[in-house]
Amino acid sequence: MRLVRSCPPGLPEGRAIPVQNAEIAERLERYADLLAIEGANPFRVRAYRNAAMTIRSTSTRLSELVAAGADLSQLHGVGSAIAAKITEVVRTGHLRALESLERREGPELADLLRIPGLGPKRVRVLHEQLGVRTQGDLAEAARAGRVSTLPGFGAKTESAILAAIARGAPARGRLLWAEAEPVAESLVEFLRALPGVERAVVAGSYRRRRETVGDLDLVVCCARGKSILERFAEYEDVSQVVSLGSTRASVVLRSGLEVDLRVVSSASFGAALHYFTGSKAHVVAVRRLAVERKLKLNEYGVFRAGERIAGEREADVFESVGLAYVEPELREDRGEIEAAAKGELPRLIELREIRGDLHVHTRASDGRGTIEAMVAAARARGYDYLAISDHSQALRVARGLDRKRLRRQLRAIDRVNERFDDIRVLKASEVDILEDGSLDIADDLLDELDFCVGAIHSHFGLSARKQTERILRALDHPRLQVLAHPTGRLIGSRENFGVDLERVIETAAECGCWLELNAQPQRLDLDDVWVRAARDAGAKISIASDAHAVEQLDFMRYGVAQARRGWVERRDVVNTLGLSRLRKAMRG
DNA sequence: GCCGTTTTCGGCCCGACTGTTTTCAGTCG
Repeated sequence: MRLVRSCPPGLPEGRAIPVQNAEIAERLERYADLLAIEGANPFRVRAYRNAAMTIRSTSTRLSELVAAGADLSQLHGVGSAIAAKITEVVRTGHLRALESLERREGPELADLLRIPGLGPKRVRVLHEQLGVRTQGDLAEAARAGRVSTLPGFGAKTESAILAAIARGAPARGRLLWAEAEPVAESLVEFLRALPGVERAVVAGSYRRRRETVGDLDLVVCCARGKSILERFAEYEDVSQVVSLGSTRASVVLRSGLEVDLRVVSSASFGAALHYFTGSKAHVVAVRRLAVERKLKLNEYGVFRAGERIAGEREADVFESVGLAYVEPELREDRGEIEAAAKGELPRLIELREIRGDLHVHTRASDGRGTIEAMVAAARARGYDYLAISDHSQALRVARGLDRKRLRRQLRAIDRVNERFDDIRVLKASEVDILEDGSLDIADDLLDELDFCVGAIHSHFGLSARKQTERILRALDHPRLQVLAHPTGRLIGSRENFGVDLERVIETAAECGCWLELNAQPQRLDLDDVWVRAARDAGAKISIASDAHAVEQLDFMRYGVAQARRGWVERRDVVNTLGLSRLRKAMRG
């Protein structure tokens, strides 16, 4: 699909940004929720959810497609009806169909679905029979004992509802992948030590390396399932056992994290791993392929006329439906199935292909290590080069280096370089991009650096147009080699500043400026969708740890994982190049 | 409501667990 160049003309300066794809997706999901509660055709409901999912993983801003008069029904799962609704939201900011449903049923009715155990059918009964419209209404009805009198409801359900509302229903948010990692590793270690356990693997979004993880899905290969599940339910960190059956169990840890465990036989391990790795959309799409081939695919295997033809290994499951093996990071139903069918999957970048790190700090600014310590850590990781890129003077809070201190640092780097012939320390700076788009270091001093990394650390609230102009002006500077953390987002706490990233990517690709994939676990900026857009546009990517301490050099692996989710190959990443080729790849 | 190298109409992934039932609906993943 053709990318559209800029913001729609005539956009008022005060409005930060046109309707975001996420907002459109949210409204469609909300509409689907209310339709489901109304008892609409479930496939119609699913159609809205599918469209919402597509929109969330589309990097092109729909508002621009609408402005350009593009045919939205080209998007998978979007037909004429949903295209019209998207257009309405973009043009008017409203979705009349949703608003009239909300007026009729109460705007908070869909929020009841967030209570565990309540789905659309039950919410409908609560609404119709008890007039419940909000969580407050529901709590009141439950306390009065009216809920348990309804058909299909009982005393247990009633008290579970009350408990959920008391807890503050929308459970805790998602954990950063890096936060989930130690929890997942201890669990796996615990399970592997149990008698009879042959294999224990974390599946789910954790295995797909999503930047955040909502819960953990574990698959264990073991002949004696029931006893393993019971031992699992007694794991020291478990605070609540949600369910415990003969093949699966679900618990909540003291941290609030939910963990699901599934036990399977070795003949089913691959199929189970595929199923529990997801994503749901990916699995559904693969199952559809199986149906087309008159096969049945479930978590136990692939079956033809009742006979299992695959299941022990994941690769065989893919092969049985005519697909090449799809790496977990790609399993989002974002084109990987089509690519696997045609044998056109990317050969994803791997951590061992990284030759150096182009963005780290020392204690000269806000880092904790010395140049020598950072270099030693980089050598220990087998890197060929390491760029020291402390902050520039404008960033006072980080003790940014002024002219004099930067010069002193450059001389210190020279001395380090004299000592080693197995690594090159590159002279760099994470230079502030000032409000007007100029750089915080004078040109003559920039000339003394090997390259510079530009970053936005101030004036996040500029309008989309001004923010975009600011960054484009910076990209225009021939000494700017990398744009650091291009959206400025912090996962879960700060939204990206409203910038026209498509235009930034396009410009970066044209002028030979690299885009950083910042590997700090709370940044991971660019995200998977944008990193793929960058790759598709031909922009080069620098995966950088932004380490502020020696051990943070290991953040690189989070960045590599995110890059893999963005279909990135070795050739897309500049710091897979050796030193001389890296230098040749630089601008001018 | 969407979709189509079998189809423009008739499909739309599949199974486990729980609670409320007494053979199953609803929810969840």
